[in-house]
Amino acid sequence: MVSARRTSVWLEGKAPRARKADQPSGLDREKITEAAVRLLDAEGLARFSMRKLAAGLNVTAMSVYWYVDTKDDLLELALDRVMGEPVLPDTAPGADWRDQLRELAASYRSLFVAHPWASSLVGRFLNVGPHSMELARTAQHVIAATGLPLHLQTGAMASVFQFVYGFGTTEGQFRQRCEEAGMSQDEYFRAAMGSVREQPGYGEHFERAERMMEARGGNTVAEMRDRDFRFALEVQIAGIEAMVARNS
Amino acid sequence: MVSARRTSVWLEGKAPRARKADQPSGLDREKITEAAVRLLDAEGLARFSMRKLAAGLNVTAMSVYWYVDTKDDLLELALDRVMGEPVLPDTAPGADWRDQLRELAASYRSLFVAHPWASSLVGRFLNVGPHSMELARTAQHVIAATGLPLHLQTGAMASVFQFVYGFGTTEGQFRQRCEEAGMSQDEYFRAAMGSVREQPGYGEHFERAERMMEARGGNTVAEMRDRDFRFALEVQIAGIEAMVARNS
DNA sequence: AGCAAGACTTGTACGGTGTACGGGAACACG
DNA sequence: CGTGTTCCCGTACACCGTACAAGTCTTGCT
Repeated sequence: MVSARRTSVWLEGKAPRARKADQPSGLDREKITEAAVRLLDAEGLARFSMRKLAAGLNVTAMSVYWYVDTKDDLLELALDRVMGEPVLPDTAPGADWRDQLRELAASYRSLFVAHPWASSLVGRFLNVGPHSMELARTAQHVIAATGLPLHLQTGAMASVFQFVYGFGTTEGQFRQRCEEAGMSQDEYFRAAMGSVREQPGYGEHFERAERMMEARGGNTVAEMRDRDFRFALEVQIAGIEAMVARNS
Repeated sequence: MVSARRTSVWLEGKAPRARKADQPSGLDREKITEAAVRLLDAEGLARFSMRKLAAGLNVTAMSVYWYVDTKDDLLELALDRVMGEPVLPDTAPGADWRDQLRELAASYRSLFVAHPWASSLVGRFLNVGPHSMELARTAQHVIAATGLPLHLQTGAMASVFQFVYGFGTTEGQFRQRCEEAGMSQDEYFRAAMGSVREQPGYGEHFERAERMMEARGGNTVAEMRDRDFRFALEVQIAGIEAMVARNS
C-alpha cells in the first residue's frame, strides 16, 4: 500500500517499527523531529533542508529517510510537536469560560510567534496528530462552556481561533522578517513606514490611517500589538456573550 | 543601489523603465504578473517555477528576469494583483457599516478561496502594493463608521480581518488539497473523518466533537462552512456593537 | 560457530530549482 | 557609421528532494 499516498503521517498502517534500543547513530523519529523543529526555528521554512538537518545530526541525508517517508511527513511531525506546546487551561467545571478562552488564545498566539513556520503548515496538512487533536478538544470544551447552543458552537470556534491564527501568523512572520533584516521590530517598522510615506500620493489618501496609528497608543510595536490583541479578544468574547443572550 | 536589498518591489527607486511600445516578445510586467497568477492558480505555490512561467510565455527563464529582479518580487506583484479583486463596498456616508463589513468580509474571504497561494504570501512581504493599500483603506473606512473611538479601531480591524484571513486561508487550502487528491470536498472530508475515527482511542475522547459536527447542520461541507462563516461574522459584529456601547 | 535475515547507513545519480554572468541581436541617436 | 541602450537567451553553478543499490552492523536460529 505504498502506491496509494496516505493523507497524513498519522494515518499510516499500524506498523510502528519493531524498535531497537540502540541505533548505531542514536537516531530516532523523536530526535529527528526535535532537530527539525530546532532547524526550522533557526532558519525558517524556506531555508530548511533535509541535507542541513542530516548534517546537524551527523548523518547523511538519506539516513533520515529510513525514519520518515518524505520531507512533508517530517514537517507534519514537527508541526504536531509544536502544537503540544500551548499550556492548556484546566477544564475543571465551574471555571469561567472567558478566562479559559483568554488563556488558550494567548497560548495559541504565542505558538505562531515562536514558530512562524508553523503557520504555513497548518493549512497544508490534515491536522490530526495527537497534540493537534488534544488542542482542538480543549478548544471545543471551552466553547461548549459558553452556553451557546450546540449548533452554533463550531461557528464560535471558528470566530475565535481563526482570528488568533491570523493574528499570530501575521505577528510571527513580521518578527521573522525583522530578524532576517537584522533590525529590531521598532526599527523595521519605522523604516517601512518611512518608505511607504514617501510614496507619491500617500499623504492625500491615508490621513485616516495616520490618525489611527497615532491614536493607537503604546510606545513600541510590541505594545501596540498586545493592546490590539487583547481588545480584539474582548470583542470576540462580547460577541459570544451577545449571541448567548440572543439564543436562549 | 542593488546591494542594499529593498524591503518590497513597490519601494524600488523611481525608475519606471522608459517603455517601448513593442518588445520583440510582447513581454511586459503586467503580462508576466498575469501569467504568474494563472500559473499559481493552476499549480499552487509549491509547483510554481520561473521556468514553467517562462515556457508559458514562450520565452526562456532568464528573459523574465529582465522585468523582475527575483522570484519573490514577482510573487509580491502577483499577490497585489489578486488583492485588487475584492469588490469594495461603496463608502458613501450614511450606509450601514454592518452591511459594508459583511460585503467586504465576503470579498476578502473569497479571495483566499480562489487563490490559496495568496494566503502564504501575505505574511511574507510588506504588503504595500496599490491594491493592498486600497483594500486596507476601505477596511479602515468601514471600521471608522462603527462609531468606535479612534484608539480602539485598529484592534477591531484586527479582530474582523484576521478572522477572515484565517478562515479563508483554511478554507482555500482545504479546497486545494481536495483538488490535488482528485476528490470532491465531501468525498475528501468523509474519507478523512473515516480514517481519523479508526484511530485507537478516538471514540473515548471525541464524543463532544461528534455531537458538534452532527448538530452543525447543513448537508455538504460547503454549506456547513458557510453557516460557520456567517455566524462567526455576526459574532464579530455583535462584539463590536457591545464595545461601542461600552465605550460611549 | 556459522549463516541468513533483517535493521540501518551511505554513495551516487537524476531531474528539478533560482539566478549570476556574459554574449548577442535589434534599434536609437550622434 | 559608430556607440549606447534595451531586450533576449545559453550556459553554468550551487542547491534541492529523493530513488536506488550497495554496503555494514546486529540479531536470532541452527
